[in-house]
Amino acid sequence: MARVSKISKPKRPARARSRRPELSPRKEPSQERARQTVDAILEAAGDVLVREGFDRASTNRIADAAGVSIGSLYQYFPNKDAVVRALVERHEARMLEVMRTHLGDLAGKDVREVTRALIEGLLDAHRVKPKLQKVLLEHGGHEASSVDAAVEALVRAAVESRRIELAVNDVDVAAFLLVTAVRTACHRAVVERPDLLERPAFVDELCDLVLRYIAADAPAAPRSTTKRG
Amino acid sequence: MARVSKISKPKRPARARSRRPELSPRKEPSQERARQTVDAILEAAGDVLVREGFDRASTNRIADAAGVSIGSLYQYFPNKDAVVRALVERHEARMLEVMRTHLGDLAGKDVREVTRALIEGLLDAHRVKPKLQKVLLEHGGHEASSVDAAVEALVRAAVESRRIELAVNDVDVAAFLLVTAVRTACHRAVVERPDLLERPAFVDELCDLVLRYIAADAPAAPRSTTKRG
DNA sequence: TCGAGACGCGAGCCATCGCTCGCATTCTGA
DNA sequence: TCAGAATGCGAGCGATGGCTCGCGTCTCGA
Repeated sequence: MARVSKISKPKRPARARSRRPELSPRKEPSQERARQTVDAILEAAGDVLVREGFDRASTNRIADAAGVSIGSLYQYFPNKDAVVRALVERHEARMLEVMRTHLGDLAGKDVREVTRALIEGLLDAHRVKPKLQKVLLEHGGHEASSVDAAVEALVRAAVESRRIELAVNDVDVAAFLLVTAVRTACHRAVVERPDLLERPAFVDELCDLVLRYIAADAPAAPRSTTKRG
Repeated sequence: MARVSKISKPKRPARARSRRPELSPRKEPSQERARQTVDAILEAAGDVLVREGFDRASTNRIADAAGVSIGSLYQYFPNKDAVVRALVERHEARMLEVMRTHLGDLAGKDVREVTRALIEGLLDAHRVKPKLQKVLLEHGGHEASSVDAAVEALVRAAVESRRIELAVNDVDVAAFLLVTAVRTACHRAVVERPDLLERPAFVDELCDLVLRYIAADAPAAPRSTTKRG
């Protein structure tokens, strides 16, 4: 057989890849046609991941769903991992965009207002392709996402800068707990309990949870519906 | 270099193999020898999962690590999934055992005590083979575990039975938030921040988060280390 | 003692997976 | 107009995975 020795390095998942800068990004699409191809691939990747699940989402199936040949896929992505990574980045960019438009300027605002804005922003962001997000979270969500990082930084800064007026002892742990609690609550609500999203009480309670913790003596946040004094 | 012709493989669609309509639970080990085999398989499965990661944990590798033939593995487990499932069950049984011995009798106890006992029990339970748990969580944590169910029931009952004396408005939402927050904090701590598990402040803050929420006006819980008045 | 069933073995079937490579088609600029 | 670059194609390679099956070994009750 003519085609001998081929550099077969494929099956080397390489547990942890610390190489962040450019994993051989293959070709960059320069024509409009190519840009559409790349887009179709990413779109299809999302669909396949949701429809078939992570394990059954092979590159062949993705290319197929995109109406594109497998060869074309590998012209723009060096390997399967790169496809998923690109998809994650795109999804997170969209979420961050939602949050950004939701938050506006937080400087100088009251703790309660900031808290509520953050929570509502997060909730809104989680409404972007929730099913896709679920799959992505379950299969790689262990690595901190850019959204997490952004939110955690925001919360940390907020908690730290107001430390004296707040009732928090361990800023580190507090930030961890808050981000974990709120982020997961949003996520679980979106994917498992969509009914909660319709209840104004949900946001209220979430705000209470946070505010009572970081400002134990502070009055409750403004509520959506008046209920309690 | 044309590598044409070639007896192209029929590439049979191979719709289905000899389908096994029922999920045959396979053999039950009856002799001591067999019980040891099953045990070795599960033990090895855990090791391989931790050492090689979920994707590289093939049945062949597991059988190999167990010092057992692949045929023997399939004598007791109908498929790979069953092995993982059995491993999960075994692990959860151990976690529940830890929690049970940790909790003792909660009846009539103070909210603070109950909260702290629950949280410490949960944390202790998460210390059982944390690396294995990390892998299991990342690849199937989406399904409710028996531990989750047990805890959720406990919390719901606790919140509901003390409703009047607590500051909670919406029991439903409150239970959801509490379980989500605490459970995920434990999970994430195990997966991403094992250092937190050793810090007493972690338990303290977690207790504060819960207690300030459900008993907003109540004094802080007893702390591990005295810090604040 | 002995035979039947429980147990253990491992080569190997077949499916699928990630990915390559030679070639066809389309676009672009001089 | 037309050459060369960019893009698209898809059969098929080598690797690996789940799992079967035929047969040898061990155990135990009668």
